[in-house]
Amino acid sequence: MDRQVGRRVDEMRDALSALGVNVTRRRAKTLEALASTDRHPSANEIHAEVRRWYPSTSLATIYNTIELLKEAGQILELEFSGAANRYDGRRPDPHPHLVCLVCEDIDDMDDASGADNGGGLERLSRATGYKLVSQRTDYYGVCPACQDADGGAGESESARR
Amino acid sequence: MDRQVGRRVDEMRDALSALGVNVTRRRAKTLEALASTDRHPSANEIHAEVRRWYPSTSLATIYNTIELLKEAGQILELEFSGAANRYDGRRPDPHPHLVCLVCEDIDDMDDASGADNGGGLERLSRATGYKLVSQRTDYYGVCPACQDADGGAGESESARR
DNA sequence: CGGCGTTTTTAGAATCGTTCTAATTCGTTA
DNA sequence: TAACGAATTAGAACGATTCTAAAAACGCCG
Repeated sequence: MDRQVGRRVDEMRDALSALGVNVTRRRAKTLEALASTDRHPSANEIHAEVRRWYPSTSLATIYNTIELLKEAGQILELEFSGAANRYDGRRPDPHPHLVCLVCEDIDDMDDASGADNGGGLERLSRATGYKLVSQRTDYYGVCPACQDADGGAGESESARR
Repeated sequence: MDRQVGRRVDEMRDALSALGVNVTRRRAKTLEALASTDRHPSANEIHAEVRRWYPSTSLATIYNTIELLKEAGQILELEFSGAANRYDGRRPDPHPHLVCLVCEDIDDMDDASGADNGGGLERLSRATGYKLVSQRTDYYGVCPACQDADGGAGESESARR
């Protein structure tokens, strides 16, 4: 577990503690699984990872921990109706994502790319009359790997959309 | 059915015809249900509406028509994992929405409010390496009606998030 | 160490929106 | 009217998520 990941895990751990949640070993592994990837895993994928250490872990426990992290504001949930939700435990604040329609990979969008990051919720609240608290922006397309690989590696069986 | 609605229904009808799809009476009612509201109905709500004219209509038929409209590029689907998807048949091109977390109403965001409309997919494609084809932006918060009504009218039993 | 109340976890059932399937109905053309 | 293809139906199937009741683990005090 490298420095970055360790720091992030500590952050999440502290945020949970601050809520009076105690961080059991399974929960710690869940945090670690979330902090140590930028692949935006699904609950299932996290489950598989945690199971490598605690094979009896049930999926319900993963969802339970995700729920606690949501309450602590330490995880970003990306909902999809036709597929499993995906989670970003590295950057819990709303930020734009790139979703590949072929392999279903999700990348964080580089700030430098210049999409609006959802700053200005206050301004939009004033403009719309809503009390805005959050935001979501996704871009859908085909990732570089899937563009290269026409029939090669990098594609999976079904697209989301 | 007013002028605007009629025009939009015709557009959808033509787009379906162009695909070789024939527009049956149930399908026509579905188009009309979609064109005549800005409430972003769910499949169920559309179903209820169509049933007022054709009571035997099954939900599968609604989903089937929605699928055809998607193929024709004539409907915008807003996915939610914990709740039914919502549909925008008036403006099938991606545009930002305001989602009320209390009553689950969805409003189109006024262009004047100044959120990025997802124009510039080409520029972002160049910047990211993805071949981008679509986009989604949602803002989450509490709508004016639900802000006013603390314990009054306008709120429903459960929030989405 | 032993008991006890609380929290966590588990396995499986339940839920709900959506999709699939096989059978029926409808519409058209002959 | 017969026959064919398309549309529709009812209900089953599906998959992600949530719920439930029971079991296990934990912390604390004696």
